[in-house]
Amino acid sequence: MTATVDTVREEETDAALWPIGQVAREVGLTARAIRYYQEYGLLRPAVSVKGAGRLFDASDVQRLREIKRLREDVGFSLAEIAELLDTDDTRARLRQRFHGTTDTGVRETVLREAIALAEQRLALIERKLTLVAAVRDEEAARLGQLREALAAAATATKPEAQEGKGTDGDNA
Amino acid sequence: MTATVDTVREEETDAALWPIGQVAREVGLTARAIRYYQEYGLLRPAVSVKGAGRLFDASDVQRLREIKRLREDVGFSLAEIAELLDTDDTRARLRQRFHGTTDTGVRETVLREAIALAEQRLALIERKLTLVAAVRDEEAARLGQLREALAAAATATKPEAQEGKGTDGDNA
DNA sequence: TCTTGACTTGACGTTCACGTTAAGTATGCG
DNA sequence: CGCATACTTAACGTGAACGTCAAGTCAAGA
Repeated sequence: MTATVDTVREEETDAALWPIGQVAREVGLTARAIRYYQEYGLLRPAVSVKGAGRLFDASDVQRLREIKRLREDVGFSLAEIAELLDTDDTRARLRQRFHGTTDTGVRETVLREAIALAEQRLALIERKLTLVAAVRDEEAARLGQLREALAAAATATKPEAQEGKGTDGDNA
Repeated sequence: MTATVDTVREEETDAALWPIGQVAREVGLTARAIRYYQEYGLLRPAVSVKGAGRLFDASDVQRLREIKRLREDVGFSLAEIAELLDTDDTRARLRQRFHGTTDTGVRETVLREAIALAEQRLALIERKLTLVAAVRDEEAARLGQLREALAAAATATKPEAQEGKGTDGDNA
């Protein structure tokens, strides 16, 4: 729905392309960061059409969203992300090989390679997930011990009065 | 003030205090990092006994292990960790109030405060966990789509041989 | 036309989380 | 006694991931 072009009226046949500022606002990154990602190689060098600056299409925006999540949510470094998001030319090669043929055999091969890459990515993320989950479990256990201690202290204080009120804490 | 100076004997079994280098090797951090954490306020300033340098006890080592996991595994910043690991004097106050009395009523109060802190920590970590899990699910979905595409290509190639295989991805 | 606004390419500045000397101090050992 | 070893503080250096400022380009609008 955000695909409507309101800045570039000249060439209406264009697939939707946006300048950097608009993209930045849309995905919640700064223009500087986006340029940096391009320098770094996370994003394709971008097409600079005449005086319009860099223009980004929907796939660029999608990729920027991925990058942002992997940075801010997961906490991967740009180097790790570079490994995770198979480099742009890798992606391009696969696409080209896929669309450059109608041979389903070739397409299968390409798909298998893409799947292998995706599996590696998934494995890395799941590794991270289990690490965080381990810390979570540890914290939960610690909390459980505290609650046990509280329960013990409570029964020591009022050993008879544990009818009406639950002596162990709430679960929130 | 936890331990008296006299515990700095030789290699007796008494030694509940270790110098920084030993601690560093044990937990897998550099001495510099540990000093930095002390400067930063994550760790108590440490007792420096005469020529023995800083000495660390078991609770310090434990705390360093926590810090390391929160940094390297979870990816929290030192600022976040500072919030997570309630400051050292907070912890000390709670301990002192707990052990400084035999009144179970006071102890209950202290425990409830400690539990509240632990719950906040747990909530933060679980927030992180859900973020990572979301990315994981996304990647898994992408992989599922690729597998569907592969299945489609396969059936296009050899339409008769699709007996044993389901076309949808798995749910991790 | 002149101005405004969004963009460009540098280039230097900044924060974080330490690494890396430098220079000094205390202890154990031959 | 000298030397090696492990520590100390103080200060400067570093890589990552940008922030920020300068100077210029370009197209649209009052």
